[in-house]
Amino acid sequence: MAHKRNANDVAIDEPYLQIGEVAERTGVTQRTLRFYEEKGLLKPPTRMEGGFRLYSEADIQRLERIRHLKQLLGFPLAEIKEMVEADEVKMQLRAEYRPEAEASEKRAQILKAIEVTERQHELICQKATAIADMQSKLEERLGTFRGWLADLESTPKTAPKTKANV
Amino acid sequence: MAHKRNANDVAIDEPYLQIGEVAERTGVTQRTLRFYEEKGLLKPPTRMEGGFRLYSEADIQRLERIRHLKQLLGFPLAEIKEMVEADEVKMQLRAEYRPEAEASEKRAQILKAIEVTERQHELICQKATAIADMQSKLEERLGTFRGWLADLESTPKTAPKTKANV
DNA sequence: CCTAACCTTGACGTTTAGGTGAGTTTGGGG
DNA sequence: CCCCAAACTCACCTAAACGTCAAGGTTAGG
Repeated sequence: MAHKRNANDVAIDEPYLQIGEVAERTGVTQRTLRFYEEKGLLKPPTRMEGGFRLYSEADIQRLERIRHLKQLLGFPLAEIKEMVEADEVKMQLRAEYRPEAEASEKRAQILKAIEVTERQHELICQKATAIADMQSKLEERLGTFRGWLADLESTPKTAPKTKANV
Repeated sequence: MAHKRNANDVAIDEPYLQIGEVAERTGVTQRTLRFYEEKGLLKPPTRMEGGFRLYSEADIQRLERIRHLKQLLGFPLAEIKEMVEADEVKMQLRAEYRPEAEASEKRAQILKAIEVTERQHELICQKATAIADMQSKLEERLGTFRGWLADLESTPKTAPKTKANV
């Protein structure tokens, strides 16, 4: 039998990666990958006959979205999961858009997708304004400090002792 | 003796709050307040003779800055602590700016403050661009979905048995 | 002075997000 | 066919960030 990597009916030379490669490539540990799978954040990847995990490009992209969201929003994994799942729904919609199925059903699906997306969007917007706020505050502060510094540098009495300049 | 709330030398009618009131008012638990104090995030507040904590307005503001940073950045408390401490240093600088002390020493302090602020600023900027990125992506998606929806709405309605469109 | 409501300090429990082996299988080059 | 690196599955451990009693001390109103 074929003892080349082959998950039942997966084309043998598709770029599937084993867990170690994925870990190395994405910077997460193998434990994290298994953990995310266990928690439902990553869907169970295909396996070789022996049970070795085989990750597809899509799996890796999903992982990277997770990492991105996590580090960006700092939410617990449970919420990240919801967001990624919502994303997945949208992807799915996108994929099966072409076929002209029941129009009303599709309408409902799209409405759902819009609703979900809007929720995410609003959340992000809040974050964005809060961040922008803080950003401008910091900039203002920097301006103040630089102003003070300029004051100090420009006052003639920079050297009360015998030092003219530095 | 006075059995009115009075922390040694604190004016009796300054708006000092007990831990329960602070908790209620800010939405954090008493445990969290004590925990933050223990961790050095909040400096030990004044106490009544009996040992009851009395929080000043400044304490509460500091707490709220902590909450804000935490929920905004999602960093571990240790890092939040550093940021808040840095903030505190800046505040201090700001307060004692007036007195014309050693110019060179002040220069050094201001430089320090600028450095710290710049680090924070850069960090925030990174977050900001990442968030903006995600924001625009979501908006694009929303646009796409709304477009599809419009397509559906405008097609010869409710008679899609045979494909009349596309 | 009494008492209900509030606070204090422990100390132990919980959840989240993984880390760290141990012992066992699997993969595939030689 | 053999072998070692790489994976697999438990199982237990940790650190962070609180939650939750328990046993007692404090405050202030009556």
